[in-house]
Amino acid sequence: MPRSHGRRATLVHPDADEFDVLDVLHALADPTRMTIVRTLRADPERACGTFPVDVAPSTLTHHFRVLREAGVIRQREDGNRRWTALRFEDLEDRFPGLLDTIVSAYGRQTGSATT
Amino acid sequence: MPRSHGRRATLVHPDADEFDVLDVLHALADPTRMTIVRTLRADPERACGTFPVDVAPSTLTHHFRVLREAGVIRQREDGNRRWTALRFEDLEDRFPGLLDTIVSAYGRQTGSATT
DNA sequence: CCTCTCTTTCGACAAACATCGTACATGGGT
DNA sequence: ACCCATGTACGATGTTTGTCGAAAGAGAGG
Repeated sequence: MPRSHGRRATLVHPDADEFDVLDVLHALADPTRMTIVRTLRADPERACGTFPVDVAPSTLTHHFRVLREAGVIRQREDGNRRWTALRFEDLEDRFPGLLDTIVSAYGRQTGSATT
Repeated sequence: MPRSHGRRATLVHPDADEFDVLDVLHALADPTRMTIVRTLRADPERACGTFPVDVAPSTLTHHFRVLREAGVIRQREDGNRRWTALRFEDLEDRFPGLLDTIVSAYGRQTGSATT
């Protein structure tokens, strides 16, 4: 059976000038994804499995895709692992102050110091 | 038939210290609701039917409820009309800079000057 | 080659969501 | 009293979403 697409599906990352702020807001309006982003705001890059979230691996993959397609994160392959990083510069370029304002609003709400 | 609840259902508005930033983001991650908010950012208060959106009246009521329950807008009765205003001070108090950063990001994206 | 770990894809499911049409309530005019 | 304008509530519908488990791919190491 012609399984045309190998598993390494060449991760799709939108260009910075294609970002849609509504997609970014939607991507961030979820506790699991917000945790991912906050974790990345502290660490520059992490392997997929090392995030302090409590969902099944396949669910995590789903959340990464939402974030990636909104332009919030970038993922790259390294052997068996997939590394995830914030696209902070790109976001800052297109929507200045947006990410930090949102992240620090969440930090204020939860009482944690993230800024 | 005991139709216990009169139509005037005493509009529910959360206190500012109950705002959830995830709810606010979700409320704003919709084009219709974003249009409502941007319109209110320019005008202090408007009647429900005067927003430049293209949805059915009942759909509009739904969007107002989402915004209201997230703490983004306040609504008050006046005779037959319902007036809608941004809860800008309350939002600013709880999540400094959040609303304007988001609204101006959207403005930047659509090319309109909203800041 | 075989196995173990990491991560993805697929299929399924229930819950939430945006949308609408219809019916109804309220209040202002005539 | 009647009608019209404004806006809501309800019920229905189709779509999106978050979640999972099972199966499988890819690389590392024995």
